[in-house]
Amino acid sequence: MADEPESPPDDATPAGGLLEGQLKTVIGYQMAQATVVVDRIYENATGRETGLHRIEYTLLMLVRANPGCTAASLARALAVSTPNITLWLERVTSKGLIERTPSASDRRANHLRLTARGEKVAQGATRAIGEAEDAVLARLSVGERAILAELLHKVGACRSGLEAEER
Amino acid sequence: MADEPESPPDDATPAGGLLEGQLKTVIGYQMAQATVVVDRIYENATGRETGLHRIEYTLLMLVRANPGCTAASLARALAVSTPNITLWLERVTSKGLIERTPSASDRRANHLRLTARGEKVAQGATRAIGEAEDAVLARLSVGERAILAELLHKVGACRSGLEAEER
DNA sequence: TATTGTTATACTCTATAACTATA
DNA sequence: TATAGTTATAGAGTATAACAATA
Repeated sequence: MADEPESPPDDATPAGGLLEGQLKTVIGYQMAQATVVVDRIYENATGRETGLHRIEYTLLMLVRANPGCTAASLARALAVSTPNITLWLERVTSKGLIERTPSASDRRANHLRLTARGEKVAQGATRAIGEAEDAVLARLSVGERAILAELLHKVGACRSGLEAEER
Repeated sequence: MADEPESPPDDATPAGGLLEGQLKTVIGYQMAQATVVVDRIYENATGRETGLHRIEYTLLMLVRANPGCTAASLARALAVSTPNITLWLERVTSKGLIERTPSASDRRANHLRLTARGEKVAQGATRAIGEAEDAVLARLSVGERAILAELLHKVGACRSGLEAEER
């Protein structure tokens, strides 16, 4: 086997041209690079077509899995400020995808639910995203993608430890 | 073993309180949640102390691994616009961490290199980040973290396919 | 014609502060 | 006192457009 000067080194930067060096093992850096790809997958798969921001899609899906949840719980889940959630919810409700109903037990709070249209949009987007991830992330086997999701989930779960530390 | 009603379900949102539902297997969502943790690790480990933005740190490390590289190559590597790179390079050069020297062969371009101080800062930050990732991501074994970095690298490498598709 | 790099500009997202209403 | 939600406001980061110099 002669060496192949044309094939990029395995610590090359995604766009090629540069080497990653020590960054190869820095999770934060690899995450940022992977995010570039994954964000584009979202945009190509459904974002551009539906005009739905990544965050709006996530809101739909979280409300779908947690019917009756409140704005405050979504802000905590996504680690964003409450004025920010107010803004995003305003957008998805004005699009007729989520509806707010006043809570009977707590008159400050609103319960959130998908509308029929929101349900349809959420389903369609999820299918499109899944297909696009399948297609673009073809370098990863189905098993590898499952492991990746699992490991990322574990990383996300480390948030509790961090928040304890910061308190 | 009786069931434990207090332990959160395994598809709970990182902050608890909500369920992820179908998002459990959406790589893009899991990535965003993991990013929350990893960004905070960076801030706590070195960002706050050094006043160095995540991107500035990345620039230092890429220039370190690729002495003499140009602004344009960094913009491509990070998938950001050239005016944006100009801004970030202005910051790190004004801090005395990176120096620009005019190219002899191409009078439009500048070659970038770490200063002695930049080298020291890059080293210190990398060590601190590594230790913090070790500490906070303790739910993942050393092996799991290595696999995670590897899989994220593979995802990043899928960018070439995407860019071909968009062309 | 294409590329390197910069300046000018505007937009999007985000947070903090301040507030109302309710618990 | 603390929490749910909103409005007002400002800051940070990003991109596009337009340009100059060079290839």
